Amino acid sequence: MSEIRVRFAPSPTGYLHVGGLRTALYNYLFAKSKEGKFVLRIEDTDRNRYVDGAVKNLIDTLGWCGLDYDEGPGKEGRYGPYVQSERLPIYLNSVSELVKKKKAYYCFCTPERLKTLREEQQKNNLQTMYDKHCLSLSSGEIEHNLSSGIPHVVRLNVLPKKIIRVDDLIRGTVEFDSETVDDQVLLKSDGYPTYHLANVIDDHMMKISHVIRGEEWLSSTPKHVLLYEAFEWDKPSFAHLPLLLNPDKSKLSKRQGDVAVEDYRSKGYLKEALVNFVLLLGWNPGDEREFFLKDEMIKSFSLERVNKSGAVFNIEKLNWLNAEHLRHKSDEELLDLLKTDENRFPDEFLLKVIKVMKERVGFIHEIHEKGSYFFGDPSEYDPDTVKKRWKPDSRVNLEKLLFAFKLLDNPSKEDYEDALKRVAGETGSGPGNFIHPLRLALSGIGGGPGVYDIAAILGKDTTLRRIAKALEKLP
RNA sequence: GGCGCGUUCGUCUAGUGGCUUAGGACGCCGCCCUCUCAAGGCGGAGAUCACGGGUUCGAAUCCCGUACGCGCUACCA
Repeated sequence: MSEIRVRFAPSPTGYLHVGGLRTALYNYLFAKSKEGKFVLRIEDTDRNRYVDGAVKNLIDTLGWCGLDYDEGPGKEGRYGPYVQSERLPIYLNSVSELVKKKKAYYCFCTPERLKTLREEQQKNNLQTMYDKHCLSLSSGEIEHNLSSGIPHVVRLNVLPKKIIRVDDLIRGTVEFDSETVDDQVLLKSDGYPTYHLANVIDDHMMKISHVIRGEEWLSSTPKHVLLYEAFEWDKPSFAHLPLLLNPDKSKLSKRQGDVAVEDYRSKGYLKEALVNFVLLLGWNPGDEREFFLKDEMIKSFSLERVNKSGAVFNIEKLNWLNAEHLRHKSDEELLDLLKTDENRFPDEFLLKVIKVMKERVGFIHEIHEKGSYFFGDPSEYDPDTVKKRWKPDSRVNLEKLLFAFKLLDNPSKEDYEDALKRVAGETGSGPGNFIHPLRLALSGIGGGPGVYDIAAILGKDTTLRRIAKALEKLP
């Protein structure tokens, strides 16, 4: 069996869409699971939509996600170049071959004529299709038009009354009547190929074995099939992936939330979580696993288990997965991620904070928000907690703790606990009457890690200072 | 309008003719654990399997039709 080669072929319109990430992921996993190659190809044949810096951004983002390609821009292999705008001569050659074979023809129709034609067809409730007007041009007329420099395109000549079969790995055999397939433009008047042409030529020349792409391409696959046949090339296998949807089930769009991978990245989502989440949108392992790391994904993935129907991008589950991946990471890994957020505390201290905070947050940056008291004295005391926990005896209890803690020498978490329990025992009231006021004094809020942990991490000086401060500020 | 694809709890999904009183996960609710908040454990609510016809002893699962949703219908990808 020949080598498995797949490609991810985005057009550089600015950013990596999460739907694109999923397409890239499935391609990547399919390749890796079959010991094949994952190719990145840039489809920049639309000069009007070109966005500067988009290619670099795409490559960076893909890299951040951990989807490294085997061949592509900056990683030239045997079948480059991998940017379509650098392959123009190839397309031109292929097109003239097609014209020679009469599989394609020149068309000199003006945009105005095409527009009128389309409007006419719409008015009469007909299919909007090109009427093959230029197919009947004599070779003399064509020569004349060409030499006079009249703008022209090249169109695919679709023969009528044919059934075109597309074998799709996910959807089975899909049939199209050639009468419903338009004479697609292959080469635009600016000399650039359309997607349909470039995609077929490149997939063939780059020896792509499986075309795995979004469902929006299924309808134009018959055109591609016709092209493979016109060139007399073997067809790759096709697999059309279901779409990603907005909560209202329309195609995932910018209007209803974030669609760019970099949006999620900047919001603090872990790449592992995003990738894991997107994996599950349209695929499942057949058992009940949901938490996946890359190696496990590669081992488990198969195209056979990809769904047919669209999936709503549901942020709640992504949040849960983010927390799962967060807890799965070691304290040291988390430290690296936390330190990028300009935190100037010593590693040893941060590690302690991470240890007690990591199962209480959904995002790394929440360590700063929910654990702000680790990085500075509380500026205020949460009114609800004060109301609930600051009882008539709290003041005197805190005073006793302050006195007892002062006597401790370089106290550990256990030392604080022993001291508190001893004082509570002597006072004859439950430890809770000491614990809650102490927590309020140290953190300013009602929740968080165990108080003894907080006190030990903060250290004796800070602990004493905050108790004294609370005694000063609370009634 | 034409062509194509799809339709199981709110969401992601399991299910490929009897094992299904349709299973799991997220979210939601409750209980347990507990100094609090989380995490974790346990439990609960939540799907007439879009609808209507068939086929069959038996259908979420096979067939036909309808509805709805989505995609394509560009010299965009």
